[in-house]
Amino acid sequence: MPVTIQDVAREAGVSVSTVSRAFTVPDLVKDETRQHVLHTAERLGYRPNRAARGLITGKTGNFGVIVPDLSNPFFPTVLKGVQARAREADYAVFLADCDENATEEIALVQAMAKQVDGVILCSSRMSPSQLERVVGTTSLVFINRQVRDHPTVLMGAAGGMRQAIDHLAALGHRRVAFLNGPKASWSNRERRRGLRHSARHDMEIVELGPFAPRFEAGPHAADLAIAEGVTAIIAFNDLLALGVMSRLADRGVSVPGEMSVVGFDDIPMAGMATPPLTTVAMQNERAGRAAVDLLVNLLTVSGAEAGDLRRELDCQLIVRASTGVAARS
Amino acid sequence: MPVTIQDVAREAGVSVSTVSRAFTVPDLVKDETRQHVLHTAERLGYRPNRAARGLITGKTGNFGVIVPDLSNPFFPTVLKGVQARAREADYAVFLADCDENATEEIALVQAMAKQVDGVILCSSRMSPSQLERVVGTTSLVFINRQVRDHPTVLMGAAGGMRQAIDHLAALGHRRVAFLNGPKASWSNRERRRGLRHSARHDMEIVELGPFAPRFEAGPHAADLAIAEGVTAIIAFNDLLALGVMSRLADRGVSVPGEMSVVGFDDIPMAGMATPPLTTVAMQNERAGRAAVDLLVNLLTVSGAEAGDLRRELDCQLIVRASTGVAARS
DNA sequence: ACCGACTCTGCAAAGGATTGCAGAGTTTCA
DNA sequence: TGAAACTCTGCAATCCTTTGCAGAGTCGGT
Repeated sequence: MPVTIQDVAREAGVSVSTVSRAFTVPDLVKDETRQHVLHTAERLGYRPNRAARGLITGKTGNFGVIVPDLSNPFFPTVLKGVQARAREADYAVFLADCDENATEEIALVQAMAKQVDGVILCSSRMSPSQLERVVGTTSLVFINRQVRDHPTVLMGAAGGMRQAIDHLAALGHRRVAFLNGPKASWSNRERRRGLRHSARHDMEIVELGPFAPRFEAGPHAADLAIAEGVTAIIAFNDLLALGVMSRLADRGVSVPGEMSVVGFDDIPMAGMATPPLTTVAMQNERAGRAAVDLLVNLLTVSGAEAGDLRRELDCQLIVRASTGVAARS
Repeated sequence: MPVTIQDVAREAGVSVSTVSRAFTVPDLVKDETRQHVLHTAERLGYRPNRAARGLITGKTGNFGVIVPDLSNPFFPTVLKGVQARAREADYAVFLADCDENATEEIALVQAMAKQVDGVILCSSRMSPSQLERVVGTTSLVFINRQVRDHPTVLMGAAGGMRQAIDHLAALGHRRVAFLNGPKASWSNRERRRGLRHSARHDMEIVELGPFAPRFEAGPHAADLAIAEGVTAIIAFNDLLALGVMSRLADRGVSVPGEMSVVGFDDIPMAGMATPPLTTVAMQNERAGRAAVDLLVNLLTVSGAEAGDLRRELDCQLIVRASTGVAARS
């Protein structure tokens, strides 16, 4: 039932080679013929079978993207970027969710390997030794994870952290808590790095945690921060910050009156919280697009010239209502 | 470099047919031989090339799923269910986001058609006439959209609506606003249907809208509802409800003291709002899984027996802190 | 001892596309 | 006018699997 290249060839009165070339190497076929072929193909509704094409070219025209958890609002946005850019570059994308599970992640890469030209690993949970098991099975691009010799897009947080610190300092905060995320995560290291670089003599930083980067961890973190007597809290991410705010509300601590709160990520719900959360916005969608660019580049480049292996996106503090002038102690 | 069936055959000292059969029709090959083949394949790290297999079987082992907008928090959860169930059934899934654009949606289905066995359309934005253009190009399963002769999983809202109404009635509310979502949406019709079925003589319903099902539409809706003098609001979805609550807070209307608010969907941020939102929880992940089941069924069944074409999931009111006893008027 | 029924295996033909090679025309230039 | 150089097209091999068909053994039964 599906129309093949043969059908088009017969209908157009040419050989299959000509039809094939009309699509893939247009300048090899006479203008007139090409027009005719293309027109016939259009009329018949022909679309090349990518599997068959892949069989001979070795390229599938697909790639995969693996995320740790779709229900974490951070990932769908980068996925959206990946998806959009992939479509522009005429690739289709396989999606997989590894449920925060590194073993599953390996299995997914291996399962995908044969049907994709490459895969994008988003905040990979794999240990270095686990990574070695998948390196080489297919082309890999990482998001928010640095791996030797592999293209990476990083969402730098240092700039945003500095902005956050300066913002709080300007509001008169002198003692601020930072709530750590998962110790192993690249993102957390990156945020801490930003913290160190933004050190000021007029501000004391109290590090707490690590905490799970989730809403549920917020209350515990909030209690610790209150006990530390800080006037502002910078949370590893928005989810955690939201949990903190929820607890503060329960304990009758007004935000930003008595406590200012800053998050990271600018997930959609950050702007919808009460009060709307001041946060550092990442360029998730851009990151997704950049990852695709890196992958396409990796695939098309001769291999001799490596191209750029690393793209770093900066971020931006978005001041909303959860931060205000420091409370008098 | 990748290991093919030939390599395994040579290494195992058998023909390719035997290797193939060892995988696909195990009982046709002698136990001993099969073990040997399987073992050799394992040792060599052989994984069948699905493209080549698909070429001859006509099945790709993939399917697609198209969602209107990944940044709408409703969809990632159903995507998660799709993804998980697909993996269990040994299918890989292509993801596409049509950006709420029906034309794009058509193009995506057509582009996917050749490389999938079927596609799942999630809250399809296509008009009936547009739908006809894609019907037949591949097997289709719908989520939250009814299409003649096509398998569908519906997240019924009638039950949840009745629970919401009864809940509000029990709290003494006598005049309640319903904020309509998009008029064309199946979900909105479904919610209104629930509304009619739950009609009570002791409660008056004021219908407002339609409104865009987004946070930004909330303030406008809230103002209208206040003007109507209702004591409770049922919003088309959580996003809208959250926007309403935000406006109520700005206007100094206490929730639930002066106004109760109910949403639909139970998106993650519903529980994190202040106050946490009372809402009707849909079984998104289950819906995703069900859609895959329907599709697999559609693909494997002889065609003679249609199997069930329709799966309806019920929903559940989750009472949180945004609803309370009606204010004395 | 022979025949039919079984079990297992291999040969070879698909399946839909791409591509090296060669042939048929056409043009250029001496 | 003839040869060389181009331009365009078609033939046929190839990619990796699956599968219909047939052949080679084995076994049981008569």
